[in-house]
Amino acid sequence: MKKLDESLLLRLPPFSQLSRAQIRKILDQAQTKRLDEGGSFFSEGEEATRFYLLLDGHIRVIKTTPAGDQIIVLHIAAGQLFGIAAALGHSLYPATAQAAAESLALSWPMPLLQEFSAIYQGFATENYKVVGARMQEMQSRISEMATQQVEQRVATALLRLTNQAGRKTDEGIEIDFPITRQDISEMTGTTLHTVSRLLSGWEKQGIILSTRKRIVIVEAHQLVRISDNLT
DNA sequence: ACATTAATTATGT
DNA sequence: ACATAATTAATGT
Repeated sequence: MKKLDESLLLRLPPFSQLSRAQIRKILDQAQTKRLDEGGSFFSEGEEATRFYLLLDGHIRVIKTTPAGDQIIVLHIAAGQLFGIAAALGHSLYPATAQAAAESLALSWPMPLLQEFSAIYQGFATENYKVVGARMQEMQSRISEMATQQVEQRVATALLRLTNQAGRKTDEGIEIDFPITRQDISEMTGTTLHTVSRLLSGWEKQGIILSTRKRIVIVEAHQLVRISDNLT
């Protein structure tokens, strides 16, 4: 196991107020795990033994409905903790954490989550903020499903993705991990066909650019218009 | 307004 | 050459 640089954590919200010595101690208890695209850090229903911090890459959090279809609940960007929702309730992971791109994460035994919160000031509050924000996001998406139409939903989904994983290019803002139409359909509760039609339509209008597993938003304001519009 | 089915084409290893 | 992704049209609820 190689040495990890303390400056890695220093900039991240959960650790930003900690001293170098404190971070060193935390790092020494961490395990690193690297996954290729498609690999899982943990799966829904497993015993929640560890919590994670994503250093690089992107994670999609997947739930499987009783009917058997997959739903992408949310995405995790680098620098965020995940696998911590279970700590505030049950002992099983509520969802699967799958690498949307090659990803690198640190992990600690679950008991340390409480320990860190108790010892290091600011750690707990930061985590509650993160969990709270995610709960809100999930809730707002549930109400979206009920109220908005498909076209608006995938527009907002794209916008959310650019906010969480947007990378500026000369053409526009690219979603910087591989994403298929199937993925987007699982985020928005539609079919890949509908997503495909919408995206190719938008591409013809110059709102987006897309090749396989890659989407660039050219005119975000147009998506905003679609997302909160009455046809 | 959207899903489903199915057939066809494009794209990446 | 093969598997996976994307498009497109036709038909169904």
